[in-house]
Amino acid sequence: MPTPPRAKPPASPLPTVASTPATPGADKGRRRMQMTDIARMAGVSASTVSRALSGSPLIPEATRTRITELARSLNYRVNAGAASLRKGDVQTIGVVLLSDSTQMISDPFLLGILGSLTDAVNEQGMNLLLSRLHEDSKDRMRSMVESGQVTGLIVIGQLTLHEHLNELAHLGIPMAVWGAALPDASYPVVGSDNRLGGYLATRHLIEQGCRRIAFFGDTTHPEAGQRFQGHAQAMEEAGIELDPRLRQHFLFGDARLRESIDGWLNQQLDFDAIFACSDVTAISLMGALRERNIAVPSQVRVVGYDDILLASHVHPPLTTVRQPIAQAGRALVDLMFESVAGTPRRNIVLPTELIVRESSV
Amino acid sequence: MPTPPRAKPPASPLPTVASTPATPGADKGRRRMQMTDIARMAGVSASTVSRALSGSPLIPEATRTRITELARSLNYRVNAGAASLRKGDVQTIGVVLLSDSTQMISDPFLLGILGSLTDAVNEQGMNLLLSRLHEDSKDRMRSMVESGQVTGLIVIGQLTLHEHLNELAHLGIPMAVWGAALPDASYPVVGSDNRLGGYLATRHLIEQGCRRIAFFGDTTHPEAGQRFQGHAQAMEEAGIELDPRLRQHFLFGDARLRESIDGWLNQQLDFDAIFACSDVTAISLMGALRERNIAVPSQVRVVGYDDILLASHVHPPLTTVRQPIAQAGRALVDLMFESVAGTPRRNIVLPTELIVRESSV
DNA sequence: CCCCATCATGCAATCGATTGCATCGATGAT
DNA sequence: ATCATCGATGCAATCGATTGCATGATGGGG
Repeated sequence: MPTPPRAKPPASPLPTVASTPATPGADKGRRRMQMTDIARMAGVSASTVSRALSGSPLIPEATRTRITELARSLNYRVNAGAASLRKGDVQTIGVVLLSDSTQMISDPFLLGILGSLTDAVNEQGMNLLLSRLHEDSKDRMRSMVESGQVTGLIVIGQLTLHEHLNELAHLGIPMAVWGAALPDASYPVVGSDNRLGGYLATRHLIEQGCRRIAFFGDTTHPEAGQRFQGHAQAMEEAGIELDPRLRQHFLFGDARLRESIDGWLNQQLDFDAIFACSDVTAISLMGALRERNIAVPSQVRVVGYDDILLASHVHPPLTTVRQPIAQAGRALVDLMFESVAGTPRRNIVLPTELIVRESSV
Repeated sequence: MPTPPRAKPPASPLPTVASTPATPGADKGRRRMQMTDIARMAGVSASTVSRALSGSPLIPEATRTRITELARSLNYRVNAGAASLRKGDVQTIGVVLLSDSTQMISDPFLLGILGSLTDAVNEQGMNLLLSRLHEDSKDRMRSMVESGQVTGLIVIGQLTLHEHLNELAHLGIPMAVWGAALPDASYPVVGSDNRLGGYLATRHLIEQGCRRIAFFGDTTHPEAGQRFQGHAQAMEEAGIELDPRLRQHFLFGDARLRESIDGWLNQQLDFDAIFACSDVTAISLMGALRERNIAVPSQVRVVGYDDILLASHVHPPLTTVRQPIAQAGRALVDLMFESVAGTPRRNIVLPTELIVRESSV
């Protein structure tokens, strides 16, 4: 016997244990039921069981229900791995959370997208394989697909990986990315209209009479970059000069976020409004302002981005640019499937709107 | 030929395409490399390739590196599914997010645990299969394991599923659960010391001179239930009677959270402090209080639970009971493996401390 | 009453890798 | 020079399911 015998029981048909729904704890070491067992007990071949369970029209109704019942009563489930090996397709989508450092992911918005994705993927009857990678892990992403673990990838956190993602796309790795659509992207992108979002936020602040509007966001990230463009456009339309000192980089979800904010505030620059590229930053900022007895919105108006749950709950409620999280998951999954199918690449721009609350009026 | 021929190329050895790292886009339809291909090109058998790639001592160093190099240069990866089918073990852990309704998960704390889990699982070189289920899906959890998709389960959001989880444990499903350790639990649990947390929070408020302390939390959930016990104990020790009107249920992450809070506040009850079972509730509450011009902490002191990132950033910074998210993932994974190994069941209680900030002093 | 179409089911190859045992050649001891 | 030994590698079975084709049974038409 070439392979280690795995305690295969003698071919005695019809194990005495017919169905033990009420005997918990007693079946620890029992060998896992497999298709041939069901076949034997039903008096048919494995082929028939396979066909019956997968609803093939070759099997008459009566037989099918008999087998299905039997399988259920024995709590049999087809081995997913074996099936997908033979069928040559995987029912799993890889989701990659990209993060700057080894630091934990903490932005509720990104995690919210993940939640939305989970629902969308499950809805398709597929599974979601989650992993968190760092900037340099193009190879890991590639091998997830090429080792047949997943059908394709959904990437959250475009960051500065644009080039790597392009390479992967050229290799024919099916994927979809949450982020900003860059002009030379070869991969499909889902995101809000960042430029519009930045524009709306800034124009709104200008309409409130603000002139010295600070921009908080890391413009090396495509999303923040486009938001800045919108910001700059609104400023230009209003004939306001951009002051580089009012443009500050804070990383999304940086644990030392508050420190950086305090550092900036300590410069005592002259400003009457702030547009922050994430609600977490904005909320944190409002905390810092209150500590210094700077009133929001009367002295400084604040606008955030994302519209996370807490944005409407803090005081004053935060004006923000809403990104419709709930739609994000579905959109990403759709594009991923199109990418698998080889449909021409397209992007999805989610509706982007300014939610005006008290922090800015 | 019994099975649909899958465009297998003629057995011509050494395909001309040796290594095309710089030829993106040109290889769309190429058949996926497999072990026998590598074997043929290396002039050895598949057995040798398999052994070389898995680092078996049977293969001499020289051969191993030769084969490894070749495989890498061709970007070959072993098919994970086939390998785990043959080896009979899966490198995947199932993570289940349980949620009350079909509503999206939004509590940053729970999502944070998920992040922590992702890291812990990846650290072990395993994969994480994520799915979101509703209360009734005991069966789905069972079949994830029994269909061989995952080695075991990690469950986030114990909710009111205690009985179901017990059944699964009795069936021998390896798992670990984030939540509260109930006396008759047959499954391993990781969580903070909820009773202690509730006690510390309440005692602290009493020490600040509060007498009429409201408790916000759904005590049908084991975690909140134990926190309430701690709360009650502290009250009793101080000789303060519990007022049932000061005990209010709000669901974690309920989208209508703010509404419920407003409804409660509208009752104009007499209270001088609030202990909320989640930071999101606490922060939301502080927003509502400020809107009514009730000052925190001078008129009402507030303590939360979780210590999410924003807790320290809002104003006033929130006093809260810290649950060490970063340790949670590792602990859950550890217990899951013990559950697989059949080690006697144990729980892990994470260090639980009160972080005093300005909202309560 | 016979033949052939139709339906139900089984056989055996196959997915891509892993691994116990067999084999073959080289080396060292006698 | 001979044989035992050891190291390197290959053969073929196996993991658990799927599926093209073959086969056997059934029934209707001529």
